[in-house]
Amino acid sequence: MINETPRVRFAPSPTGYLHVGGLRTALYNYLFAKHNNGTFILRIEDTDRNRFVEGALENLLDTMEWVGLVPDEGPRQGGISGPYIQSERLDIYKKYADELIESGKAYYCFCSSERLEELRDTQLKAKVAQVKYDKHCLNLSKQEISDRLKNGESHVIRLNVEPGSKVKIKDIVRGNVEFDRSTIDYQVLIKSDGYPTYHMANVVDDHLMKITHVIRGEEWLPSTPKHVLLYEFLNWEIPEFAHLPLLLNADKSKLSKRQGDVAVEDYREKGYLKSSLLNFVAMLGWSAGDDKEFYTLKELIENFSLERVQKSGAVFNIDKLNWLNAEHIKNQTNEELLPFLKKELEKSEFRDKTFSDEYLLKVAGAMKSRLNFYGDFIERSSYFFEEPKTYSQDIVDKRWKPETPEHLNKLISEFEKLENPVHDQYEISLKKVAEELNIGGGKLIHPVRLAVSGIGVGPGLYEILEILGKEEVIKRIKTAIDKIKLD
RNA sequence: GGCGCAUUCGUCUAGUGGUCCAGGACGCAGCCCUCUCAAGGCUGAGAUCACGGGUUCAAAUCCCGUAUGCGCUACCA
Repeated sequence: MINETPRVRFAPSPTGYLHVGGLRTALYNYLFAKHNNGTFILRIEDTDRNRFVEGALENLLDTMEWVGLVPDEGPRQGGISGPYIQSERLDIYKKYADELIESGKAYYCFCSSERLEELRDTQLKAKVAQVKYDKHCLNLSKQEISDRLKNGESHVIRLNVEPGSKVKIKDIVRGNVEFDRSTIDYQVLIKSDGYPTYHMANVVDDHLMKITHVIRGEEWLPSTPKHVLLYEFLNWEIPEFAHLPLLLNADKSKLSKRQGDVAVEDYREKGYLKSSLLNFVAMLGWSAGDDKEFYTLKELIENFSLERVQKSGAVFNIDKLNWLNAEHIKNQTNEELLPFLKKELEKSEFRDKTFSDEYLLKVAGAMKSRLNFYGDFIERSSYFFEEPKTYSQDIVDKRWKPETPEHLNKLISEFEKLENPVHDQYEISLKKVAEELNIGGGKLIHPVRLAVSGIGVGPGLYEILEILGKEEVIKRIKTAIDKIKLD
């Protein structure tokens, strides 16, 4: 076991989108596998036909690939222990269920859902310590069972839990956890439609796929004793368990759709980077023990260990994600930024205009430290793509004085003398004009910014001028003089 | 109700018996830089380490209780 390279799996059910909690689980599995030179497997748990969602599987697979958590074995890449979709493995579960029945560790149950409901109600009313199935069908004779089976009566297969010693679980993040056998319900293993329940399918598959470490959300901890019993009954080696703390809403309940975006597709759509999403989600429940917070995937792989995952749940704090996303954007080179900015342009009203890479690279550099998401980009820098259509009234009121047009005309004639000016030349010219007029630089800078961008915020003025170019700058100043009229 | 897990600034966390009257980050406030907005730098407010008992010369750190929160309790996963 010690020298065995680990095999781990992320086993989502395809509900239509990838939940960020699922992303975190997938990431930890991935990091653990890659850190230890192991294998990361993706298995689809689609055994609930009532929750079948058209297209959900493809979407899930696409999203996993987008974030970069590409499995070594899975529905798309195949592998030595496929198929990796549970609905394609029905006969396998049936085989082991039969085996359990054979050995008396499971039994057929013909109880109707009505009877089950009634049973629950009476137990609830009687305030019994614990509500669970009454083993009614355990006492059926062999003859009766085969008769009813032959008649095609609807039935399930249940786990037969008998009194005995406590079920002990060794969990890498939580230590030892014990459960009394009497508290374990007689879980349905195979449903009446022939599909297995999660409990049956996950144990059978984890064994057959040679999973060494089961890394999953804490919500599975209470049902782990059922799984351990199944391993025992089937005489299989029990894998290691690591139950991850939950991701929480601001009110500390389990992270849910009701309280904000929960699908990684949503974040992708908003222009979050996969690198910051991964970085953020990794830090919810794990830390290397130092103060480092900015990680690349590669660094996460290098440093990750299950022993350092936190025990308690973590609130999904969007403010911190936003900060981290801005950090990741700033950390990108202009060249890395370029394709994303092009994509934003493509989505914008400027999609029909063309701009050179050289130009866009400069815009990227200027805007980099002013973005929270790629989605902010166009909105905050539209003046690089078209001349201002309007001028912010607040800024006009504050910065545009009766004498401003005259000053700007003087500036224009100074700018006109320049040849291929860059940053510094604009500055020198402007300072010179200000001096001649005996005014502060701000008296020119702010109106020019307004004239050229229509707004009062953005990169340094000279940087904007350099990017826009002399002709455009002069044209825009003239237009502004023409259009901005004071009452 | 039963079973289980958890509990350090608002939030994410560091801390594994003395260096912690608890460190970092986000957010918040202020200052600096400055042509604006960001970024960056600095400073500050913010945690009697859930509470109560032990153990120990010494506890956020070990033990036991209590409280609170959360999860599970389906022929859902």
